[in-house]
Amino acid sequence: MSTQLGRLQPEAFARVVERLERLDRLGDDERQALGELRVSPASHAKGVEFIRQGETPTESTLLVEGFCARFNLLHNGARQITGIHVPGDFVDLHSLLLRPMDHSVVALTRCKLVGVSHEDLRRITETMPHLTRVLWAATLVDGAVLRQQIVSMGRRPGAAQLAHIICELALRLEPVGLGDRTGFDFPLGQAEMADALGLSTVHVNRMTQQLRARRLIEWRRGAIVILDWDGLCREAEFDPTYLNLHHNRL
Amino acid sequence: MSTQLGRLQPEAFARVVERLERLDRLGDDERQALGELRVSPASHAKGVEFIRQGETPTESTLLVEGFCARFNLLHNGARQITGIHVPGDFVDLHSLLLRPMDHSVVALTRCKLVGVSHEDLRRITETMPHLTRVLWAATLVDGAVLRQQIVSMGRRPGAAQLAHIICELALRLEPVGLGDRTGFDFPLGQAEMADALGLSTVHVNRMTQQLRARRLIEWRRGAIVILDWDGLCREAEFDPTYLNLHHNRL
DNA sequence: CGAGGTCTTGAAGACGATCAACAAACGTGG
DNA sequence: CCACGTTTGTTGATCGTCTTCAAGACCTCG
Repeated sequence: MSTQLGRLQPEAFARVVERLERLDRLGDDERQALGELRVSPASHAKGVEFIRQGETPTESTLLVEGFCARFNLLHNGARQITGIHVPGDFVDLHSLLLRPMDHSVVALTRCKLVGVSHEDLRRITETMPHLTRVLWAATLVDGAVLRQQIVSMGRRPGAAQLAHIICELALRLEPVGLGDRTGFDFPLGQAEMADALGLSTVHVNRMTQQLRARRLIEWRRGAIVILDWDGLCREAEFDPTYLNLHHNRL
Repeated sequence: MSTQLGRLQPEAFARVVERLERLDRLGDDERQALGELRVSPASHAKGVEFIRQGETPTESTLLVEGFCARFNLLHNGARQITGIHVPGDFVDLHSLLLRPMDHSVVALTRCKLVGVSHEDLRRITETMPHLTRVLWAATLVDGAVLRQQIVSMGRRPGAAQLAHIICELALRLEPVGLGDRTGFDFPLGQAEMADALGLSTVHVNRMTQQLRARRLIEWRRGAIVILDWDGLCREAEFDPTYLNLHHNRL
C-alpha cells in the first residue's frame, strides 16, 4: 500500500461520479472539484482491517474495487457486519464529522481504495453547497439501507432476509456496472453473509438451499445468479425506493 | 393542529440548540439563523401517523415534546420500528434530500412538533457551511444509532438488547433534561418496545422481568428506573461512543 | 363500576443456534 | 499437473431462544 498523493485515477473517478450522479446530476465545476481532490491510493488483501474502531481518521476512504464491510465485535467474539460496501461507496464518509470511529472496516476481498483528505472534503462543504448536499445524501442512503436491514432482522424470516440483501446488492451493483437483476459476482462466503444477517453460518447455508430449491437463485463459485427476480422480490418484500436510484433535485 | 407560520417558540428553540450544540458549539449567527426559521407548529395525539411512507414532505419535522417513532409495515401486518425519537430530534431531516419517504412516523405519545420548511433548510446549506455540517452530523448520529441497533438485533440476546436501548435512551434524554443514568419517564408500552427490538410482546415482558429480577431496572407506570447503571451497561455491552456526546470541531 | 387496554403467565411449537463430522473446492508448493 | 492442506460448504442431531396462542390479572379512565 502506497501513500503518495495524487489525483483520482480514471477508474476511481468514474466510480465516484457514477455513484454520486445516481443521486443528482453534477455540474462541470463539481466534477472538476472531484477530479482535483488529492487522494492517496491504497490496496488491501482480503481480511485486512484497514480502519479500526476507536481511531479518528484524517481522511475518508472511497472503495474503488472489491468488497468491504463495517463491523462491530462483541466480547464473546461474535461479529456483526453493519454494512457491506461495493465499489463507488465511501466507506467512512461519516468520519469527516463523527469521531472517533465506532466500528471497524475490513476488506472482504482484495480491495483497491483511495483516501480523500478530510481537509479537501471540508473545503467542498465550505464552497460547494450542492455537491455537499449530494455527499450528505450519499450518507443518508447509507442510513436508509441500515433501516431496511433492521426491518429484515426484526421481522423477516431468514430466507426473506437473505433474499432481501441479494436484491439490494444487485441494485447497488448495477450503477457501477458490476451486476444486474440477473446476478453479480459475489466473492463472499456464507460465513460473511451470516455475520451480515445476524444468523449462523449453518442457517445461511440452509436458507440458501431453500432459495435454490425454489429456483430463485444460484450461488456458487463466487457468483450469485438470480433466476427469478420477481419471485425473489416477492419473497423479500423488496421495495427499492429506499435506495434512491432515481435522480433527485438536491 | 394549526399551520400558521411563526418563529420557533422558546421551548422548541432551546431543544434544537441543546441538541445541536451537543455536536458542536454554535456561533451567534447560527443560533440567530435557527431562531429565524419559519416554522409551523403542530401537535398530534398518540397513535397518529403524521408522516407516511410514500409521501414527499416539503418540510422537516422537529420533535419538541413527546416520543415518536419511524416504522415500516410488512405485508403480514408486522411492524418494525427503526428509530425512537426524543424531544430535540429532527424526525425526518433526511426528507430534505431523500424522496419519497421510505417509512412512516407515528406519535407514540401526544407530541408537539414543528415543521421547518425545506426551503429554509436549503438556504442554510447554501449560506452556512458550519451549521450545515452540524445538521449533517445530526443525521450521521442517527445512522450510528441504527448500526448499534443492528448489532443488538443480530448478536445480542433479548435481555441485552433491551438493556442496550434503555442505556441509549437514558443518554439521549439527558442533554434535553428529560432523564439521566438513574432513569427517565417513558410512556411507551411493552408492545411498542417489542416492535422496536424486533421481538414479541411476550418476550419483551419476560426480558423486562429478568432485568427487574436482577435489580438492574424498574419499569412501571410510564417510567423506567435504572437501579444499576454499570450493571446495565455490562449486560448490554453498552459503549456510548457512537452517540457522539462530546463536542467535536465540525 | 364497568370496559378496554396493558401486563403477566403457561404451554406448545417453530425457528434458528450449536456442535460435530464429512465433503467439496481451492490454493500452494513440489 | 498432481498432492496435500486449508478453507468453505453441507448434513444431521440436539438444544435453546423466542413465538404463538390463550387465558387471566391488573390498571386506568370514562
